[in-house]
Amino acid sequence: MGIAERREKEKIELRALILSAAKKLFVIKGIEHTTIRNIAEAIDYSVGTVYVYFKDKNAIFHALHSQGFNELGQQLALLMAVENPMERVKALGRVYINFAKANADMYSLMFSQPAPIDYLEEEHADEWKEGVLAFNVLKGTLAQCIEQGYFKGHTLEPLTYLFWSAVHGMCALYISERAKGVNLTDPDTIVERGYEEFLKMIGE
Amino acid sequence: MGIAERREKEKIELRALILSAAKKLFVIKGIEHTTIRNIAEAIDYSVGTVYVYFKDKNAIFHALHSQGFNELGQQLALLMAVENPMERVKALGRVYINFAKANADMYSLMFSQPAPIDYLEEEHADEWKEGVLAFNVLKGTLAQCIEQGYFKGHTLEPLTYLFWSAVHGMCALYISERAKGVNLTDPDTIVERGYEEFLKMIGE
DNA sequence: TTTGCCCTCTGAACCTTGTTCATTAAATTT
DNA sequence: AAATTTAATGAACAAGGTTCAGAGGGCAAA
Repeated sequence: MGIAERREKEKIELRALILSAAKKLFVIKGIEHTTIRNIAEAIDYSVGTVYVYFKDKNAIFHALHSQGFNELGQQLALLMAVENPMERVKALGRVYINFAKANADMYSLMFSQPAPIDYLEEEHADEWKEGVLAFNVLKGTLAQCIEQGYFKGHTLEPLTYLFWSAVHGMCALYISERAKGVNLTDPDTIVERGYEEFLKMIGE
Repeated sequence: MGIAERREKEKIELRALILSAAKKLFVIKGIEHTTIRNIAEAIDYSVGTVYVYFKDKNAIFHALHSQGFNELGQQLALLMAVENPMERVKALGRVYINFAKANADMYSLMFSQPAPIDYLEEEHADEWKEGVLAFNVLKGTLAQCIEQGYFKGHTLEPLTYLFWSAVHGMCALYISERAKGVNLTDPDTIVERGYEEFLKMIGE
């Protein structure tokens, strides 16, 4: 059955084409200002076709969202090879920051863009699983650090939350460009420099 | 000239009425899902009237945005009464967190909602001044801490950025409900507990 | 009191955008 | 060749943002 397979492949390709066009437009114009017609035009298909492949605009956002988490998750997973847990946490932060800066658009899609109403409800739990996974990787690593005698007097869960929040906060402010308004000496490297301060605090 | 004054007062009041209705709706339904018609109905005026008082939907967002920063700014300003700079930074964080949690809607309006396109441009510099002010208050306080011998080996600017980011990050994740998905023991107090961890790190 | 001006408020109408669905057209199967 | 299945189309609808010509009411001058 080669024909059915070819058709299947074509469908997958068109779906991917729609996603990549949507992503590009979301980045340039923002999600709100990207219309389905924009996307359709960009790939020379009709509006209706987009709806053949995605239930609605939400579903497109949704797909990109998952895609982003998978990418980040993969990058973080690589770090499990680092033996020393303390080195690993430090690296986790760096990788996270690099990802956020290199995929600013994707990052704000993942964390800053308010999730469209309906999708927070139903299967939300399922969708967010990649995020939970990342959180647990961090938590596990910090637990190992504590076992090894680091972070004396700290409590695991809130510590994990703090760690994630600090890194996320720096990335979010950087990406939203709020950082620029504040007149920093070198806005472009502020995240890295901020992170160094954090490591300094942690540093035994 | 009592008549002109009364008219002026009425205008100011109607403007405020529109704003309060808009805020209420933004909170309940989200900005995107609040329509000008919703706002008009809520205050028993016609759609057109809203446009008499505000150029467009953006302008409403804009006005609320400024309002939020003023409120937060005022609360933070009160803390300048605290003599000890180390106590003051700690308090700044607490007040900030309280504000964010008590005005979750407003807070996400201020920081998470992507600023509508056009307004990032032109007079943006002017608008963000309240934010800059808050940042500088924190920076000044931290500078005093350093003078008094705290934060040895740290650099002022990135330290300030880190501090703000950590607190902001925790608030943002909390408000966006991402925190809930992660299955924390007690999601409601996670921000406070995370902040305690941060203070522990800072604490000499 | 009457006249005319000035404001505020009105809501029908227009445009854009998300979404649907009956129809077309092409490919595959019989 | 005919029938069937499937993908793609785009006109049409609903809903929301925005505009604007005009209604209506108060106020001052006549």
